[in-house]
Amino acid sequence: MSKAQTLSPLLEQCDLAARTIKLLAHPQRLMILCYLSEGSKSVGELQRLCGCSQSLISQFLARMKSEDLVTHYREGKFVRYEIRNRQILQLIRALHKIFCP
Amino acid sequence: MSKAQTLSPLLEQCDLAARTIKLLAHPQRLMILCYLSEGSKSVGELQRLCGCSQSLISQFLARMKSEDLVTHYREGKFVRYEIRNRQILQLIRALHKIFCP
DNA sequence: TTGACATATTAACAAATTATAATATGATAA
DNA sequence: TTATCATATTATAATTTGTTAATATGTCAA
Repeated sequence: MSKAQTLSPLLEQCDLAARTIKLLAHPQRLMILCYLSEGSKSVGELQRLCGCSQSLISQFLARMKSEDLVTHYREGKFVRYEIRNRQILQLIRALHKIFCP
Repeated sequence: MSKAQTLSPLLEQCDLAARTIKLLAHPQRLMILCYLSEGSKSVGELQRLCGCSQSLISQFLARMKSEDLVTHYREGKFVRYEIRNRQILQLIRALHKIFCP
């Protein structure tokens, strides 16, 4: 029995939005997305830029991929990630305007 | 020894932004803020609108108050909450545009 | 092939969050 | 006053998230 049946339309939308917002609600994950909003990056580049361990970056990226915030493609030895979601891009830009004036 | 010393400026900004974003990253808390973005509401009103327990609503509001997303004032028996933070209002409006088209 | 580099996955644990229940405080009306 | 309604606080169990370490996989160059 899915929970969605009983949710008000507004709560449903908040539920959906919150699932995406959750992924931005972390300093380094947000930073990853900021960098990706400028263009695709390899895992190693993100690692250096954000100062996280390789494992942690990979886990973050996997999670963001599973929620469709990012996609990836292989380029030789490297795997490059990018934002392929108009909503996320809009959101990052809005956050930038609001928090980095 | 504070951690801030060693943070890059970008990470510092992400850190700050993420602290605020965290509070939106929950279905009912987001819903509370959506309703508050239309004007002040009492705790009881929010409780009914969001379908949360009284205790939970109070806890959410207390947390959002402690991070300066909302303020409150007493009006007789009731306590009314409102958004008193330009950034938050902008953010809620941006989210609305992006997620409720 | 093998070695080296790049990335992913898994397990395990610590820390934070969410939700519920119980109780406390504060205001008003009778 | 006291009863009642509105809200806040506290304690705590359940769950989720964050982090590290160890190991696995995949690709290329020698």
